[in-house]
Amino acid sequence: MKLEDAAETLAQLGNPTRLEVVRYLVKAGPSGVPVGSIQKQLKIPASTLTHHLKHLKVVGLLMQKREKTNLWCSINFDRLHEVSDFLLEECCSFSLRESDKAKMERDAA
Amino acid sequence: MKLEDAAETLAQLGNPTRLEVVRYLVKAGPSGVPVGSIQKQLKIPASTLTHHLKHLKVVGLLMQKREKTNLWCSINFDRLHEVSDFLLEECCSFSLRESDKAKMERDAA
DNA sequence: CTATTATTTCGATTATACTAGAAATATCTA
DNA sequence: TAGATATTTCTAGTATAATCGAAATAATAG
Repeated sequence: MKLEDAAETLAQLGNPTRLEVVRYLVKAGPSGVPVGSIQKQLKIPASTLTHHLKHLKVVGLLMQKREKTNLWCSINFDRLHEVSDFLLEECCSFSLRESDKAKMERDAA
Repeated sequence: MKLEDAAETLAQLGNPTRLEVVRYLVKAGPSGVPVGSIQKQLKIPASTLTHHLKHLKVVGLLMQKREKTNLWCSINFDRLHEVSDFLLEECCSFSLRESDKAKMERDAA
């Protein structure tokens, strides 16, 4: 992943409203939810939500599929992993995440 | 990690100049580098760099330590892991990252 | 104390992002 | 086609961020 793309994606994740949407979609899983459900659940004005969804779509974090009157939204999990991996690239030689430390301790015991 | 804090941290990582600085600091490792080295290597005007370092510090991504005239900067790896973990929280039940898939395939063989 | 090097503050410009109401459009159902 | 529901576009106000040169400050060495 190129630095510019990673930065742009992180910037989009860096808005509280959008991050809330992303978290909601992550919990919803691969099947996703309609725009209207997000709007009602998170109480985001429709026009504001559309605006943010467009941003998430541009950076490839959001996938959409029409079904009858509803537009179903789901997270692109691969994309999420990509950006997370970018952050931790070259970290591993210097630092271990907590879950890995715990695993090493279990393995050592 | 609270959503607001994660969003703020991600927003700071979402600026290309800052992300470049972060990547540079990650590669530099825990011992860090002086502000001036970052400035020369990445060719960022001093005042611009100071501005961005301040941002990174506010969200806890940057640690600084004075030594003689130099101010040494290093990345807070734990913080980086925290924000990465926030992104992937609740992802695991739906999706595996490529490296994990590869491991599973090795294990299965 | 003075000169040197390192870093920060100030100030100004310019650009971009967030928000949301009202109106418009799209898609379906009867 | 008419009516209902879902989503988007338009528009505009407000706020915040990025940039960097010049000047100021801090820290040290001689």
